[in-house]
Amino acid sequence: MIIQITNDFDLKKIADSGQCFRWFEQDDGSFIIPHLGYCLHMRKMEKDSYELSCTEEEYRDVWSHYLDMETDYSVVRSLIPRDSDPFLYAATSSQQGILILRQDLWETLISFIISQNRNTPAIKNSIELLCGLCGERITAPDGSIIHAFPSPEAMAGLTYDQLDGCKLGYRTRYIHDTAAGVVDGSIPLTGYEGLSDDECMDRLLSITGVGKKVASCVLLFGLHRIDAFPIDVWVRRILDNEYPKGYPMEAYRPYNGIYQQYMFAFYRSRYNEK
DNA sequence: AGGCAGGCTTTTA
DNA sequence: TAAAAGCCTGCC
Repeated sequence: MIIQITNDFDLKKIADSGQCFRWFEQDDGSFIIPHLGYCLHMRKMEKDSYELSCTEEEYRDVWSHYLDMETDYSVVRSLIPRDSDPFLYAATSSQQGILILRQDLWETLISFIISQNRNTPAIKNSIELLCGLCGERITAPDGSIIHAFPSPEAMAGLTYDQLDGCKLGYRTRYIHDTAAGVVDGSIPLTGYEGLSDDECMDRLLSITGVGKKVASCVLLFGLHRIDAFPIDVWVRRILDNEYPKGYPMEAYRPYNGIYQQYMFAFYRSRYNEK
């Protein structure tokens, strides 16, 4: 099917924004995007026009939501005062096209436990090893075989040595115990709907291997709490260098997480150019 | 209570 | 060799 997306959508920027680790870019610039048991092939055609491999029904039921087509990001960007916050204005302008995907909570939790103290290529490597080991094989729209993200049961069923083979390092124990906890019910993945951001945060922090940074990422990317504000080494530098007198967190509610994502991508894109 | 030092696996640049 | 979308433990 063909859809039109008129504004604030850039496949490449989203794939490189650090929120997802399994968008597979193809030689023609299109992307293979697995999500739950589904898999989408998405390709940009002419201006604002995208070719999707799914049916209209699947788009309506799955992908429209996953791709957060309900939110108008141009409105969110427009709330930044150009004169009093030139850095964030430049970030939102140059990184227009980023949005916050509505990813699966379980996948997000495991992915960001794996992410700690590592760079993106290493994170992706571990995740693919894990998916190859125990993720269900699914046929991608182009006929190739890829692996879905493993279920909690599949991951909990791995031996410690199998997990260790995924190059998780000291995180092996965190992943093992988290998967086991989800299977035995001691770590619930449901019931977050009625909770405040702080209550969700407290729940996530009780998981061994989940600190404030990882919990914030899970809040933002796995629960779509778009005011959550992960502070990693890069954002720490931004706050220290660009906002020595303090960052106007209160003024930017309830969109702090979205702005964080623009800033993070902006800062890294500038760094990568140097 | 809250802050800090040191250690942790492996890969990347 | 240092740094990497950090966290845990022990100590004060």
